[in-house]
Amino acid sequence: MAETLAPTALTLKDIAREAGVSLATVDRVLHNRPGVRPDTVRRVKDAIARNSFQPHVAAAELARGRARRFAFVMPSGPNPFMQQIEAYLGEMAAWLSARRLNVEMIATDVFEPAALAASLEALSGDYDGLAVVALDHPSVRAAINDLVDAGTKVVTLVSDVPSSRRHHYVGIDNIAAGRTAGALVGRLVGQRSGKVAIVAGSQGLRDHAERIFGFNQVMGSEFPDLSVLPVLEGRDDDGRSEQLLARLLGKHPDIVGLYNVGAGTQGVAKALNDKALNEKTSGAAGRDKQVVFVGHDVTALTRRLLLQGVMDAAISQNPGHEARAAVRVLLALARGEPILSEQEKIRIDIVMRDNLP
Amino acid sequence: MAETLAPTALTLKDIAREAGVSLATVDRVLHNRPGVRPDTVRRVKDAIARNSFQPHVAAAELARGRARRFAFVMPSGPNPFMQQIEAYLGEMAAWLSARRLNVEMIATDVFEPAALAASLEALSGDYDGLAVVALDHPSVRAAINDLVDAGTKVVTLVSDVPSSRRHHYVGIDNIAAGRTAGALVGRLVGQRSGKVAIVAGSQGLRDHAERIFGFNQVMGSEFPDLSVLPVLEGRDDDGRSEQLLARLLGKHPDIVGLYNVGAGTQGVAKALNDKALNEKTSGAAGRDKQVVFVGHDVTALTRRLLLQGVMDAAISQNPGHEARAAVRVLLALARGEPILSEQEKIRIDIVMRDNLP
DNA sequence: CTGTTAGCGCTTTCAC
DNA sequence: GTGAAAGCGCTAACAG
Repeated sequence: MAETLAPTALTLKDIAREAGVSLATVDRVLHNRPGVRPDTVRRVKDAIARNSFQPHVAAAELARGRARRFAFVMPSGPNPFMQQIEAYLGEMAAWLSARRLNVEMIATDVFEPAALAASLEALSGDYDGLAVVALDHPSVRAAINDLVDAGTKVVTLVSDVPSSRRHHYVGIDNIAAGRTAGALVGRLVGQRSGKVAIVAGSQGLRDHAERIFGFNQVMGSEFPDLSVLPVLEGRDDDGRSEQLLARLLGKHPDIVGLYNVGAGTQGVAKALNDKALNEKTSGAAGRDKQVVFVGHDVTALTRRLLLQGVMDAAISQNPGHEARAAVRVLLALARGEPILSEQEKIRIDIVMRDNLP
Repeated sequence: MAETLAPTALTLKDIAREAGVSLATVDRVLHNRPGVRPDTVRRVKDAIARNSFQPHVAAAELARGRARRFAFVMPSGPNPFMQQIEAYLGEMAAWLSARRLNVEMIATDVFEPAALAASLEALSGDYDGLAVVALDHPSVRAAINDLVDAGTKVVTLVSDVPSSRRHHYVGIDNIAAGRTAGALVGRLVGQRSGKVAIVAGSQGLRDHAERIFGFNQVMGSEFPDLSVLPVLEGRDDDGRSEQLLARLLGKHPDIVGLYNVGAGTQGVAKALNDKALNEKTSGAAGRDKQVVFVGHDVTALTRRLLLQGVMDAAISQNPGHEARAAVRVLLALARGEPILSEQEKIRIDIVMRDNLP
């Protein structure tokens, strides 16, 4: 048995001959450019369909001459996520270069809707495609729509603006991520009953809010023996997270689970590990091994905590995959190629000690 | 801030001029073809390095004219894995076609070393690249080495032949996968103590053996309250797996965990679910919800079992990713491009109800 | 050993 | 509306 999955070896010229027109006309039809009589369009389209003709991307790419320009619009500040994305784009440098693709990083105040919208508007016309870590706000939505109308391909990255007409979203379903975290905490706590703490950056952040929502959904419906304490807002800050959590642990000796929704992991781990505190309250030498601790993302720190057994699981959204998917999707959009949705979908990874990447 | 990650716009001609040679000579150096004086080689290489020149893949692809031929050599028989790979390749049809890539499926008796080796030898010269679900056996190893020597690019798929000179392995680390399964069973069982059953296809299969090894490693070192029962060999057959497991469940009322290493999932679930049996032994209405059940791969069946709560987790190696990675790696090898190892690495996915893909 | 040259299959002017 | 023709940056003969 030997089944061929991709034949085709026709060229534009073949289609032109079959349709009784010139190369240029086929090209016009292929790209929906104006200036072709409707019935000529049909004749050409028929010929294309009849032969299931696929233009040769390499030839198209070579012929257009100019390089494509993409940009990643990301949060400013010493953001580890941004650094990771940048590092992964760096790894692709040769790949990008061999395809004459230019990718830039643009830092913006992503948390200020007006500023973000202004930055985006200012970019109009400068790039073939933009990957934006967006904020779901009317002015941002409008800016995205303007870019799309101007012909720029736009994908939202990590944080979506579903109400906009962005071409694609590269990121995870945060409600499902929260549900996954909830199921893990509940299942890993096991038979024990007690309280569960949540530390988030802010409930005003859409992704954090969605994760908490999903988490509570699962807790409420499936783990009646666990009661969820009010969310601590650590603002993704180590010091503040530690302080808030330490106080909470002191007040509730029966905390058996902990969900850290955002960053501030260092502080959270410190609070859990604080011997002095723990000796007073539970008599044990540290609660880090007793409390089921689930967080997000695989960083140098969470990797270490997983290996030490302090963290039990990390929900991860593979930043390398996100960076590459954003580039591939922008490229496919720019070329008019179909997107391999299976490939570009970002999965919710459960990372435990033994499957650390 | 706006940092460019991929400049370059030079061409072969620029390098030729800078090195004081012709296009053809640069091309020869670029592809390590013979017939160039050593110091000319150095001059050209210097010019290339100095400008960090990257040849334009599209131009190269277009110029070579002929399409590339790849083949997937896979187990014969109504194998669901093979069907999935084939389906995913089908989804890529347009992508392949637009790049003038031909991909064929070749079915072989993968379990018969001599047959597999003969099939491989017979393919020599017919393809630019081969993705092989291999068997780690001396004759297969020799066949792979012969292919490599003849210039064919070879990647092993799912099952590796590490002793061969294959260019790449696309698949997971099965020991780590087994460890992950062990950690999950142990953690999900929780405080309870009792016995753990293992159902495998055969301990003679390298991947099954490795998974069991990893599983036992974790069990032995980290879950002293759980004792692992001797492996049942279900030969990936539903009936046989059901029968063996049912008998075991009858004999040991204190089984709290189950690891299904290979296929035969239907039978395993049936045995767990068998009311009659369970009433006799444990008095409950079915043990499917009491026994922690971890298996491999996301199929229609395991998906259903996860949703029903019968299975607790599936270890998965994303077949879509494997199919695409194999194609991309073969293509990169054929083109002489670097491989994006991060991208092509197959992760050990933990799939639970809430992060089902 | 090295250089010249004719394409590969498209896109893009520029004519008609 | 439509067509002719000049490349895009390589590869692969074929000359020398």
